Amino acid sequence: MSFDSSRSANSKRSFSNSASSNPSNDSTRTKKKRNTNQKTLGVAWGSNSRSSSRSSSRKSAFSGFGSYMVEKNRKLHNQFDNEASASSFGGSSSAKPIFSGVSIFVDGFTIPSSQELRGYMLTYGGRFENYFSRHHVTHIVCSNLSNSKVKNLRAFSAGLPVVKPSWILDSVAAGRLLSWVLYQLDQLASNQPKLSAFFTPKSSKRAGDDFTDALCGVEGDIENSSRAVSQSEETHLTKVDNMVGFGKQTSIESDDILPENINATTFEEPSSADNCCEVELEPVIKDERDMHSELEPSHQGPATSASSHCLDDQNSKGCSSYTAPGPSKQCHSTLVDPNFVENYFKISRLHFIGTWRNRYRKRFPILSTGFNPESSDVNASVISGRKVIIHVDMDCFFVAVVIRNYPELLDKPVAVCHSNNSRGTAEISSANYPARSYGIRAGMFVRDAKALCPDLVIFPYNFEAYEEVADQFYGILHRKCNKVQAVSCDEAFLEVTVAEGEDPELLASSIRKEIFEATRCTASVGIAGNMLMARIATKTAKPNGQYYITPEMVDDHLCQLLISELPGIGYVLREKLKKQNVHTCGELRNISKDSLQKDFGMKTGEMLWNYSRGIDNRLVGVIQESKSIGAEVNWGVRFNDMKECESFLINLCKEVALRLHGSGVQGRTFTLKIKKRKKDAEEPAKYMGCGDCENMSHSVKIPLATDCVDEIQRIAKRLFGLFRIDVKDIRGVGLQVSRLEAADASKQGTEKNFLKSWLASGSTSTRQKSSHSVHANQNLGVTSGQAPRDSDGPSVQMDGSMINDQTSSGQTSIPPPLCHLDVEVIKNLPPEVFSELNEIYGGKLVDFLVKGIGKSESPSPLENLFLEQQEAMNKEQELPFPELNPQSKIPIENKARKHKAKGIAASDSGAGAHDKVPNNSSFEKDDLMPSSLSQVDASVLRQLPEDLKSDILEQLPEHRCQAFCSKTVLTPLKEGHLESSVNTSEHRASSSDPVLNRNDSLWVGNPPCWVHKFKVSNCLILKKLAQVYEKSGVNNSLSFVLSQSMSEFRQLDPALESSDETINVMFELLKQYIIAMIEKDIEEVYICFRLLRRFAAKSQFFLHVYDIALPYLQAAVDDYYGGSLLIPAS
DNA sequence: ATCCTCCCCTAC
DNA sequence: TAAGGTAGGGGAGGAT
Ligand SMILES: Nc1ccn([C@H]2C[C@H](O)[C@@H](COP(=O)(O)OP(=O)(O)OP(=O)(O)O)O2)c(=O)n1
Ligand SMILES: [Mg+2]
Ligand SMILES: [Mg+2]
Repeated sequence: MSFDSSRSANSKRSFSNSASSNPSNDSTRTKKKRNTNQKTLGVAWGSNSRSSSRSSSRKSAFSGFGSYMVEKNRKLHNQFDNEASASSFGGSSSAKPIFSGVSIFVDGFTIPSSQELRGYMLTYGGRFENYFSRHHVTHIVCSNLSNSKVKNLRAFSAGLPVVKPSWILDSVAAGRLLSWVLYQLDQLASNQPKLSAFFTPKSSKRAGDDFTDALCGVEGDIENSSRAVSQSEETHLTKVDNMVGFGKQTSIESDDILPENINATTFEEPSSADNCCEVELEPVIKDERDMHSELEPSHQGPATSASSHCLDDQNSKGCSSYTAPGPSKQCHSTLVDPNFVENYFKISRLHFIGTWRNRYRKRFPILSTGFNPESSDVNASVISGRKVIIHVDMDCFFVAVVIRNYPELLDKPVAVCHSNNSRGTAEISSANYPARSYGIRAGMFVRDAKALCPDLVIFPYNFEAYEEVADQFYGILHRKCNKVQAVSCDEAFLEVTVAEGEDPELLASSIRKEIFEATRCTASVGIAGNMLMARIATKTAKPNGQYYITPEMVDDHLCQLLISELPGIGYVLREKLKKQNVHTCGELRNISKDSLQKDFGMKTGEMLWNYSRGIDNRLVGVIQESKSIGAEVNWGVRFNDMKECESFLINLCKEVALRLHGSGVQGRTFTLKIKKRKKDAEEPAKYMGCGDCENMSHSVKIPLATDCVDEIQRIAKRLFGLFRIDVKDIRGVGLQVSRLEAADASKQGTEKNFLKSWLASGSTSTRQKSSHSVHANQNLGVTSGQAPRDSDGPSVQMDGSMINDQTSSGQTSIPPPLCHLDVEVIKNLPPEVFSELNEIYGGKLVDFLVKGIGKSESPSPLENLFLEQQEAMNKEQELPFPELNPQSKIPIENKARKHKAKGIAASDSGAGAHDKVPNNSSFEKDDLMPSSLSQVDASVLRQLPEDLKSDILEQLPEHRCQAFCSKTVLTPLKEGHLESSVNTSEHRASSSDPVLNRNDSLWVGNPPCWVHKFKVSNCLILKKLAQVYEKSGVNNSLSFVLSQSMSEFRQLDPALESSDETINVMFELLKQYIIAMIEKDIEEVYICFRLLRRFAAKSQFFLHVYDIALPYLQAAVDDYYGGSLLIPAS
């Protein structure tokens, strides 16, 4: 049944052949497009929370201030310092100064709020500037912006990095300052306004494109040009087409929280209403042009146009099916696009979800700085209640997000897919439940899906929206519970401890409710005693439900459950078990554990045995540090010659290096994976797919971890050289890095360049010679699987070209062999240069030196040479550059031990024993400590005395601490750490102001007091504000609440709302806000008043409020700054 | 036994 | 046309 074959388990079988021999697609207009020059490779990396169009441009507001700002800034600095020194919430001030030297200015609305970001900076040793100053600010933090804002910001930023808030979050999560490069705002990172590289070109504007453009401008990267279209023509096609214009969809999304304004009455209504909202908000954004074009109805062509997306411009030419001999022109292969790697990762859904998974796994668990003694939840849970696991998963996530504004489609079959071609092999990413009733599943080819259901409506991806919803999703989960383990961007486990009378279902429903209110997408929840059963319960709960499997229900529930429903049982295991006549868990239980372990291995056998009984001992939140980082591409990979292949490889290395850098780690083991078309494999069923392939891999272990792109490229090329393969057979390439270590700040300095030039100038001359011997010996070696045997085919010429390639291209970057180095010179290098050189030599230099010294004071040149050569020979295999030893595959550890045996080494690591190496004081520590938390028993650790515990943890590399930092929440609905801590600092800041200490301070508490009061108010507007605040999750700024409320207010009858009392209440709220914020964040106040002014144009209520609040504001501003604020009329 | 590496399998 | 990535778990089998 499953059509999704061709993937994973078996790339061999393809139920859906019918090869696309004839590309007779519907009239695809190949719009030409501009390539973005985006430097960052993986788009999902580093990109994060979007605030869409809410951000407003602020800078020009302070005309009146002038010189006051200087003094003001000075004052704020002092204040900040005081706070910083007095702070470190959580007591022990063990927070690492991650952001030392970093000083951020937050521009516009962000998620998380500027206050939260401020909290992070404060806690982790950074600075937070309330006002922009070129002298103090080092980074501008900003969410996505409108085009015009980008322009302003570009000038405004004065060349400073403009980064996304996730840079802060991820750095905190990683426990170190990550490179901001990956977090650059997309719009600023390149000349292109967006990386919506796929889909329509912005340059060629038609009416429809304007439409698209506007959206991109507002929201950022939104893929639009294709639109949802039902295959079933005519009948409701027009209808659907009308209402599913992508512009509407995305524009609404930028407004995001507007639950009930979607009345399904007509197709025009909701969209036009939303557009109005957008337009209203727009002036603050200052980008008129973009907006009104959006208002134009999208009279887009029907179905055919859905396929107009196209990645690169060149490829519009002929698309002959496959590699005919000669200059074959594949459409979207590596053949055509020199930036294939880069572009590919902007579009690949699997890349996105893979990357997001990682992000959410890492981001949150560490918000509190340490280990609060009272958080010994282990004991607490034993005493006060039972542990319950809650599994939350969004319903048909990708579909749900993109059809939020099309309630008419809720009961129609809808799927998300790159293509709407009903004969195409694009994969369905997600299908909603109506579609599933036709048998449509994720991973299916769209043609098969259409065959099952011709009426299927296809939407394109909206990765930004997924990201935004996922952020909201996790924001909510982390507020509800502080023991959260992310599974993917739409799915997580929570662990809670439930006291006697409590009902976890209440927590579950409150979570679901909040998720829906914040995202307008439904989530389902499974509850049970362990992760296994909770996840199984979710399946029952779906869609949009929840289900609690109590311990008594477990047996019954499992008994007739199909084994393929068990997580961990996929195609292969299911088939194997089927052969044993096992289909249900009940049947599985009849097999003894011994038998299972014999058939499937120890662990797998036990897993099967346990799972069939509902047993699962995994713990929530014990995810350890990441073990590997890699990148691979197995689609569209076609090479004609070595040059193309190498260029691809180089780009892949860049990508990997970037990811290493982005994660602040370096690696010691590099594995190159190649997919090679199988001997008699027919053309893949999937267009540009890899088809039936043989997987091959080679790996190399280097003694000293690296993240240097040049070095990685050298390594990769060398590894590639081990494959004897005709490049024309290559269908996929991947590079993986493992044995990760935290990048040492000391060694990623800029001195590297210095050394590089030294190397390049100094000693390249002798190199050539030795590289000859490399080829002579070159063969296999390292650790190779089937390498020597595979295909030994007649790839002679190409083989040679590779080798040549290596030697020639490596010329500048490959250092001379050790044996050509002069010991004395090396010895006398400045320490940092030595260290760097040593790194380039993969740590070998140290051995070289140690050996020489150990042998004799001044070895004779001859002796020296001998030793060196021997050394070189012994070590070749583990190093990236030296020749490979054909027969002996001596792992690096061997060698280390050998050294040790000679009494030279003290350390066990391959880099070994180098007391001489400068700046590696961390070495010994690292080596004495467990290399990773995975080797530490968490429960043991938790029970240690507090001081001992922190001692241990301090010894561990920072990025390994995460697993231990989560805590159990004793009762549901407690606030998370982040929020309380941020709030604390805020209170401290404002408590100096006597006015706020009044009993009825509206901004005290979390959520602030006013939320409670307003919630029960008779005034709809006040009530709305409270609701929006609650929905908005982590954000607690008034401007955010106001901007979010804007669309809501449209529905209220303006006349009804003005009672004197409510006006006064609102005024009081503003007044207190002004008092609290005027010093700290005048811009925030400014934004609020701009929004108010806009409201005032529509609403009597707000007009009154504005009228009385504005004088107050100006008085306060005058008081503080001696000027006045100019609040422009939108 | 315990450690490698080279895979395969699984999930999203 | 179409974007089949990513990372961890674990088994087989070889080297210690
Ligand atoms: N083969 C797959 C599986 C998933 N996804 C993406 C799209 C999904 O929306 C998202 C989440 O995966 P889920 O397994 O949670 O599936 P859905 O959320 O779509 O549906 P469900 O309601 O079953 O959770 O991941 C994908 O692109 N390709
Ligand atoms: Mg889901
Ligand atoms: Mg999921």
